[in-house]
Amino acid sequence: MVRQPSWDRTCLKKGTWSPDEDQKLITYIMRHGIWNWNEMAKYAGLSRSGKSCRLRWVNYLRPNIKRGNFTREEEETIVQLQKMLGNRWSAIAAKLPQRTDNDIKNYWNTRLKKGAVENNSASAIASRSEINSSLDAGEENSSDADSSMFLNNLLDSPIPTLEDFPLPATYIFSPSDCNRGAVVDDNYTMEDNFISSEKQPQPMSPNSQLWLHDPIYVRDSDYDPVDDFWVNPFF
DNA sequence: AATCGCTTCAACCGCGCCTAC
DNA sequence: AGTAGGCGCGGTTGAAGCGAT
Repeated sequence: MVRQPSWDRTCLKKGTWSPDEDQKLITYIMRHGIWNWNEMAKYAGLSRSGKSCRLRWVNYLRPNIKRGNFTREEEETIVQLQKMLGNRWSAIAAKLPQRTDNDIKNYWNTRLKKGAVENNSASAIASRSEINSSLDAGEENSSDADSSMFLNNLLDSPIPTLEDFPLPATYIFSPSDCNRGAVVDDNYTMEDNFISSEKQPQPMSPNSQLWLHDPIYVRDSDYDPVDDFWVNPFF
């Protein structure tokens, strides 16, 4: 039932993504959006499973991903939310929309968890805050009360919308700059490494007006406007 | 310079949920 | 109602990087 089609299991590449593969996936999504990961992978010319493509996009290639060091506030948020929610990384990531759940999970497992187990989480924060504040003398230390207030504000705050993450009209995504977030790369065009649409079967028309106005994955029960942004960041 | 051990993090795996048929 | 396909989530793995010896 959960098993993938045999084609996926026998013919698909695994392991680290090459820059060329990144570029193919980005190019395809820029042109057609996200509609069916398994089919998209084939049409984009990728010998990857849909799951692999989705993971690569969500965790690495999508726009506005913040990478690099976590700030003290982010760290406090993660610790507090983990205390409240447990290992529900996607829920925690929802409050840090520029961080991926995988990033948060890794960060927790490799850095915060140790401190949280050894001491309690508050003292872990304090000790790490000292380190961070020594690195960033411009910020002041926060007390537990401040931390609690911050968390309450966070939980009460609305989830960001598209307008909170504006993209320039000339926004072009370059695989080589993925780690640094949004950039404009004049040398990169969407046509690079792209399979001609004439050669592709079109089980549906991703460029149709229907697609543009009716994004998939939107569920009535838990519709979140920020999802629109992540699904269709370029439209 | 070579080796070892530790850390980090990208990627995979398996499972469960949701939806369409 | 049952089944299949697709997606999302959390746990885990393994390669790469880096410092210590």
